[in-house]
Amino acid sequence: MGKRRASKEESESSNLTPAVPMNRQKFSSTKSFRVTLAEAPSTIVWDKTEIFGEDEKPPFLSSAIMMSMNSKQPFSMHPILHEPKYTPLHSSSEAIRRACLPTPSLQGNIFAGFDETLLQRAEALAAVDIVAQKSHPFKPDATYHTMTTMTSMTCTPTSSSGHLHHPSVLTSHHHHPHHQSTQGLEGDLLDHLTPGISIGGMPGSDVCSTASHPHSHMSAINHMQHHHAQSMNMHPHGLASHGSLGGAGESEPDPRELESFAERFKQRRIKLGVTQADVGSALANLKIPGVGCLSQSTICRFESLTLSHNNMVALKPILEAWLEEAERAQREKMAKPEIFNGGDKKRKRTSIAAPEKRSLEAYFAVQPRPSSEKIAAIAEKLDLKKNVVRVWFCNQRQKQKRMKFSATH
DNA sequence: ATGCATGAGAA
DNA sequence: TCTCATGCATA
Repeated sequence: MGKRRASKEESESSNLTPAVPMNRQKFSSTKSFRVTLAEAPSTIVWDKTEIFGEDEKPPFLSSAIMMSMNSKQPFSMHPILHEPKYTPLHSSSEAIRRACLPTPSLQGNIFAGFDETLLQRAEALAAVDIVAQKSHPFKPDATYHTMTTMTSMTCTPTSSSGHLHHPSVLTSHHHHPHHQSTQGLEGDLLDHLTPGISIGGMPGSDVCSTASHPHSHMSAINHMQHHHAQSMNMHPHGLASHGSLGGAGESEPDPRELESFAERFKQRRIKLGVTQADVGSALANLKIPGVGCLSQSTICRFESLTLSHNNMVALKPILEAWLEEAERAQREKMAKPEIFNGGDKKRKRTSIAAPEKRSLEAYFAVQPRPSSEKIAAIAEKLDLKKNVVRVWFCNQRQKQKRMKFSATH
């Protein structure tokens, strides 16, 4: 099962392998269990020193403040990672989302012992800023209920097993100067971590024929090994073929091209009358080695350029192939349904309440890569599961790296 | 469209 | 344990 990935660290646009998807099922019936972490204790006392060691000093205030103010644009401020070529992604929606932050009550205590003033201010500013933007009625925290969905779908069997991977990829560069500070911190806090919820997937039925668990992903396309180094890239279009490997990767990473392609793709897709989900499931019909279905999410992200550069590059040839095939089919008037085509537990999706989210963001501004101990401490403070906090940080980091193409051509 | 999650592969 | 690709579930 090799799959993707290449080098690591923060290279901005780095490496990795694109992946190819596999066929997974997207349509499975499941029921969801949802856990709502919504209500958090409103009075959490957050002592910064407890969580972050003393040695960790707050980097930059300003950045903390800024981030708090507008979490969406954190990237730009983050010294370490920014992507030069791409502009930060979302900015508005989240801001809006955050508009609903409740709790003022927390602010005073959370950062006690530390620079609370600062953080406090940051939060206050954030609240102000947000409100100013516009207030939104909806509440951040959702209530989840379990539901059962059964969707029966046909996923084309074609894919079945195959998951091949196809090479693509590259790696990229840069640095990562981070150091993480390791520090000690008082361990006393870490005591109660609640055990994680078991989310695991159990065996389930797969939708698209291949057997797999509900979640197992086998996606991925390539496994190239990389050489990483700094900037390498993938090949442009060659879908499967080049597998050759390694080496070289030349290719054009050209963001401009990707951006325009994504835009054209969307328009043409719409013109064909096909949904993002349809495209994803139809990919399996292309029978490109190693390429199976992709989810609506991925197609959506591709179109909105919210995938990593490498991921965009890897997916482009695949989507391009689909597009051509789909248009060809339509031209022929042959509506090929196939091209368009499109047991069970449901995964639970935790919802982190706004106050907790704000706290997490504040911590993130100070230390994007907290140690395990700190994560545990934070989790305890916020009354969240440690794993939830860990994943949140991972996702937050990933978000920062996401690329968005700016119109900068 | 996006939040939270899983899992492979690499450190 | 992190990163990265990717997806379910949900707004």
